[in-house]
Parts: sequence; structure tokens; C-alpha cells
Amino acid sequence: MDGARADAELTAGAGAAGAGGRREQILGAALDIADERGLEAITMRAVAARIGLTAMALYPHVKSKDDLLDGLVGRLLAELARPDPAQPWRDRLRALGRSARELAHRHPAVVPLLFVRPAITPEAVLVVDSIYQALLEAGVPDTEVARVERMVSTFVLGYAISEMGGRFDAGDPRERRALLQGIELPAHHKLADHLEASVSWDAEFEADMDDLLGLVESVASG
Amino acid sequence: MDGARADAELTAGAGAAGAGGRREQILGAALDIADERGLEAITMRAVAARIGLTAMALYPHVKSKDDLLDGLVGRLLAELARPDPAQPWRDRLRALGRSARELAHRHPAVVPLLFVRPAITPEAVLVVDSIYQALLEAGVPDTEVARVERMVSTFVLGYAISEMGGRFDAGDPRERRALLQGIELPAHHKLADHLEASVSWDAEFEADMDDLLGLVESVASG
DNA sequence: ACCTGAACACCGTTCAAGT
DNA sequence: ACCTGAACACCGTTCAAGT
Repeated sequence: MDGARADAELTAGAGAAGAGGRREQILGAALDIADERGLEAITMRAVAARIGLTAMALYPHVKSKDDLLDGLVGRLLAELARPDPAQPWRDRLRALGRSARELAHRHPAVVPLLFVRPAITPEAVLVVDSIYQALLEAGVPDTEVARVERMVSTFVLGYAISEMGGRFDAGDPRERRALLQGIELPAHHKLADHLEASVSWDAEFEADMDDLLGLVESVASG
Repeated sequence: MDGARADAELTAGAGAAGAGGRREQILGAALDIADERGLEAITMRAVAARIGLTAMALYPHVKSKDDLLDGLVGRLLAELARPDPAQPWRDRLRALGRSARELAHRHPAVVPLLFVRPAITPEAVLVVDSIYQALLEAGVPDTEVARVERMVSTFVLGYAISEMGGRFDAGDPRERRALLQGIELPAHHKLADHLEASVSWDAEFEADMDDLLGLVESVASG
């Protein structure tokens, strides 16, 4: 029914590389709104208003709001920096991880969609392929490459989302202490000094990547 | 304003261990609805109807819909099996991981909330403390325990959500092939035989846990 | 082909009113 | 104290109508 138009938009988008096209304009407006006011500020009416249209004028270019959100994850993945094939595999994986994290910093409200919506788009598979290449070069056995790719990307994405979403934050120290009073937390008690210190998420991510690359190597060497 | 009542509910809930109380009943209804019809079927009106009330009757017991959702993640965490302290640290971490994954299987629609909403509740901190204990016993340096805990729980949670949310699924092979035609995917091509095979998520999770425990050990030994 | 306006069946939440 | 009914300001989406 609307397959013809959707296909036309898809091929046009692929050809023009993100330029022109109402659909691109719509996705851009939705991304801007989410960056400014959060995910739930993405409303058909709000998106339309931002480009001077009425909500119902979006439907020829976007099958539904769900389709719009799927288009948004496509945009995100296209923003991911593709690693330079000349670099050694270790640097490529690290660059990819950093790029994902930078993406989350630019679009904190939208990245969680990457975890919740399946991404079988060409952009997504291109990223996966470059990770496969790096893992093969590292010496990961053919039978293990897909598993290790899922492991690495799950962690990197999860870290970026957790960091930006506040899952790593301890909350206000005062009410935290009040809430936990009377609960036995032996390990917290033992580690109290270190848990009070503030954390550099930059440094922690780099340390995690070190460990993760070590894990890749250990899988590679059997 | 409503702090008095909220506090009363909290202490009552802690004392009665999940039994009785309108708030518990409301959270139970919401969880049932999400299990049966998905996260967005959780509606103030729907939750109220399930326990024979009108939507506005929920507000004395639940500050807002957001508060209801936060209460829901509390319920989830309370369902997580606490590991037996008599077991060796390795078994405890593995049991915790399996338990998180089983939780995701029971409540696939709700687990993503664990990643998106901060969990500073007593239940959450109890889980974290048991992970700290295991890591300390493994010999992870005090300065590294918190980082490694975040790494492990980020991966385990991310895996469970990805598995149940379909992020790991390749999609229909026919349309996948159609969509990817003409794109250069050298590593996919090289791995074609292994990528066609169907994956056991049970087995993959166990293999991932093996690698993760190896990582913990390597951090422990310095 | 693309867009508009009105309308439908919903939302979360507030407020006055009941008991 | 707890609940109801009506109402407000929104949603996504459909449909008939315009050009």
C-alpha cells in the first residue's frame, strides 16, 4: 500500500546520503526535539510543527510513530564513526567504543532506543561487520566471532546508556544514607572510602575497554 | 505533602515483606498487565480497573505514573534470588547472572526499565553488596571493585534485555538478504557458514559468564 | 501527490464533591 | 481517609475534503 513510497524514500535517502527528502527532515526535527526536551517530547504534532506542517502531513513519509522511532535509530547508527581499516584491531575496537559513547553524549535521550528496537538496517550491519573484521584479525575463532561481537557491543552500548541515564549515579548522599540506614551492607562498609570518591566515567570506560580487549585476546588464544 | 503517606507505605511494605497494602496490590496489577500486554498497556485506568477501582483512586498510593514505574523496578529487584553465601564467589556471580536472566524471561516487557531508571532502592543496593562481596573474595583490589561491579551488572542486564527485546535476532532471512544486497560485508561473507546457524542463548550466556569470570580473575591477579 | 480540519478513542492528572 | 465523576489538556491515527 505505502510500500512503493517507502521504497522510493529509502533509495532516495541512500543515494543522497541524508540530504533532502521530507523523511530526513522529519527525522532531523524529531532528533532535535529529543535532544532539547527528551524522548517523550517527540510527538507527531510537535515534530510536524517544527517543520511548519500539521501532524497528519507526516504520515505519507512515516508509516507510524514507531516507524519514525526506527528511522531515528538508523540516523544514530549512521552517526557512528566507521573505524580506519589501516589501524590495528585494538585501536579500531576502542575507537568504535568511544564513538558509541560520544553518540550517547550527543543524544542521551535517544540512545536507549538502540537497546530496545531491533536494528537490522544496513547501517547497523556495517558496524557489526567492522567489529567482526577486528575480531577475526585478533585471532578470535570463526565459531566465536558472533558471540564475542554481541558481548562487546552489549557492554559498550549498555555502558553508554547507563552512564547517560544516571544508572551509575549514587543519588544524593544524604537521602541515600537515610534510605539505607539499618540495612546490613558489609561490603559497602568495607569499601566505604573508595565508594565515597567521585568517579571519572572517561577513565572508567578506558579501563573497561582495556579489560574487554584482554578478554578478546584470551578468547583468541584459546 | 504526600511524603507522610509515602513514608508510611514504605515502612509498612518493608515490615510486611510485600504482603497486603494497596500499593503492593497496584504494583502487582501493573506487573501482570505488562506481562500480558506489554509495557505501554500499563495505564492508570487499566491498572485501576484490574483491581476494581477508578484511575484517580490510585493517586493516594502512588505519587504519579513515574512513581508507579519506579515501584515496579523495586518489585523486580526483590524477585532477584540472593546468592547463598556458602558458595564460592564464582558460583555466586553465576547464580546472580542466571537469576537476572530468568527475571527477564518472566517479565520481558518490564526489565528494560532496570536500565533506564535509577535504582537506589534498598533492594538494589543489597544486590550490589553481594556482588561486591564476591569480587572482594575473588581478590579484586578495593579500588577496582565498584568499577568491575558496574561492568559485570551492565553486561548481564544488557544481555538479558537484548535477548528478550530481540536485539540479537537477525530478522527474517529473506528480507534481510534483500535489504543487505549490494552492501559490502567482507567479514559476514567470510563467516557466512557460522552466521546461518541458530544460536542457543542459554549456551551463549554461560560462555559469556565463563569469559566474564576470567576477566574478574585477571583483574584480581593484577 | 501532498496537505488540512475535524473527529475518534484514548492518555495522565486536577479538582470539586461525595461518604 | 478514600473514592468517584466530570473535566482539562493532551495523545496517535482515520477519514473526508480540499488543491
